[in-house]
Amino acid sequence: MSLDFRRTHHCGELTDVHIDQTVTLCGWIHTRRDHGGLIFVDLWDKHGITQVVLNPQIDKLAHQQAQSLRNNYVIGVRGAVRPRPEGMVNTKLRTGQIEVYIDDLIIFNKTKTPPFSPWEAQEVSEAIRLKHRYLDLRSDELQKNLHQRYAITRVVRNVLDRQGFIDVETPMLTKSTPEGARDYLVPSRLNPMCFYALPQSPQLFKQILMVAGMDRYFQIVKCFRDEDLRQDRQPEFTQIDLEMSFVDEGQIFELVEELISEIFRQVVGISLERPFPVLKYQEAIDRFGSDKPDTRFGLEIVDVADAVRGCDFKVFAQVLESGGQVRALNIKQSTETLSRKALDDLTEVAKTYGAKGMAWIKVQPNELQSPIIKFFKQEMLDNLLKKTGAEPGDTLVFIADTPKVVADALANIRLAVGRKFNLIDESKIGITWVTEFPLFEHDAAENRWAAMHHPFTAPRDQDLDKLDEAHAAHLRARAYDLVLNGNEIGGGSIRIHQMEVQEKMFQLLGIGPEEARQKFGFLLDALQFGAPPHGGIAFGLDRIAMLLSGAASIRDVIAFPKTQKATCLMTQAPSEADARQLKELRLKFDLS
RNA sequence: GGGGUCGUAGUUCAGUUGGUUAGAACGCUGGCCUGUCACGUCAGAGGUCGCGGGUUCGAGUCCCGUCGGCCCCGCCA
Repeated sequence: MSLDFRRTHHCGELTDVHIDQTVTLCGWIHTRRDHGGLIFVDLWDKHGITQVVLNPQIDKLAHQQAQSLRNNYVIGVRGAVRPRPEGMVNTKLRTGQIEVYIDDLIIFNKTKTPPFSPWEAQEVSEAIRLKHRYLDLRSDELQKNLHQRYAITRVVRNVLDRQGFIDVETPMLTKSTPEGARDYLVPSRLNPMCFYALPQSPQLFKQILMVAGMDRYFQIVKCFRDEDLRQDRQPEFTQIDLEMSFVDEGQIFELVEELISEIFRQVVGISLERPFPVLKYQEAIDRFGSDKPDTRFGLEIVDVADAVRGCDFKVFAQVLESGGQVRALNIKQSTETLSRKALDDLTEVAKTYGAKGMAWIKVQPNELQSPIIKFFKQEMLDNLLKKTGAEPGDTLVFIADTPKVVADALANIRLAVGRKFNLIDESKIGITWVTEFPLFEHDAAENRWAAMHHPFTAPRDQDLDKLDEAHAAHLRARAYDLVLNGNEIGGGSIRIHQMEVQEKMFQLLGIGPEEARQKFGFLLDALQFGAPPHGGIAFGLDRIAMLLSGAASIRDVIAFPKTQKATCLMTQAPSEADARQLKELRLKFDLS
């Protein structure tokens, strides 16, 4: 680039204090307005927009050149900063008090007509925007999101550095592990028939770094999981990962609360109340039906089993007989607004999560209106109203099923109602810890126990001697999640630091000694060579960035995200490998 | 693996009960224009109606299949 056009300022900073200075600006043409005799160009860079003026009376040649300029051209301009004439100040621009009279101009690059302009108000389909991501990334929204994402990681590095953490990189080419998500596999040319796996998280390495005496480790690191995508899930995503030695939950909470509070304070100017509230897992499930409850509104779940036990409504009776639950939500003052259609919609929500149906009672001023009312004795109904605190105008909705279905269905009905009736105060921050997770969950399909968090999570001390099949259902883990506005933004645990415990854990998970040795030998070895007590947590950076920026999708805070089919529309990845590569890797396809 | 939804000009959309030459806005190209900032104004170009098959005298429209985007269930320790 010609030194003549080395920038003196960027496009967002010139104000009346710069008047009469000669400046050089570079950027993209945001808008060109050609008045024939006079040409205005709004020059854009990521800092802002400056209006430059090409006037043949100032410089005939520059004005002539400017006639060939088009939107999105990349140019450099030089000229004098002048105040705008009386009445011509543009209050919408930070630089609106001034304009630059150009006497020299260079076109660095022309452009094909772009499929869309990053600055036009019209919404463009995401597929087109993803294909031309470099254009979309020029938009105000994505610029803001990526800058804000960087602001978050900067705070993380500063806070953790201050707290004595060091950033240690861990391998991307590593070992496939059983359990958890599907791995992305990478074939090894030097070791035919062998594969690396991309890390689902640096979990084991960070534990081993604790054995290595690193004391406090963190990393902002890519993780890979070959599972189906969602609005808040990408196959490669970024964790803020950290681990500490010689700590318990309390110390980790304290550190994390400082970290999260600093992020909120510095990035969005919100100060959070500390300490953060703590919900036990079971309480979260009972009250909200979810282990990631949105605590910004009430509408809590009520157990009505006692009130309806013995009723003639077969659905309820049978569910209770077979050990299930009957639970309800009281939707306050909704008999008018909750139409038949709206109730049907809520029933559909319930069915999505496995419920067979949804019963309801509208509490009208002088009567109860419901298809199921006839199955209940008056005493039961009185009890029901009392338990749910129902008053005239309220609607009760019921789900009767297994505990899991009841929780899932009511949790999602609750969210749907919360949105429908605007019960969610968007100005609030609903942040909470969820603790005391079950250690195991039962995998019905394979009829075995699986680790709810991961197999390296420590049981509570009082459960250490109960690590067997008989107790498995009741054991609880020293695990914790951090939940923000109904989203899980982080999770972690105190880890097992003794080999005997880890071996028992594997055994209960159905991982035999041989398999454990083969898959996790290195961890078991490390645990025998002086592993300190340790624990940590990992946060979903993308999710945090999404929530803080108000983005609709995790894709909007990732520079080059993938589609729901895990492809990149810009690079066309993944794509077929050529025959030579496959031969070197000794790979052949079985297309049967 | 399953459910939903969308696909028409570069872009965003409209397109009636299946009917003859598929429209609008923005963008683009050219002309005019010295105070615009979503400049204005006049003119113009621009279509594999995602793709394939079927029904029909006739398909953007109906049917089947398929590809792709998005949302959801399952899955995601």
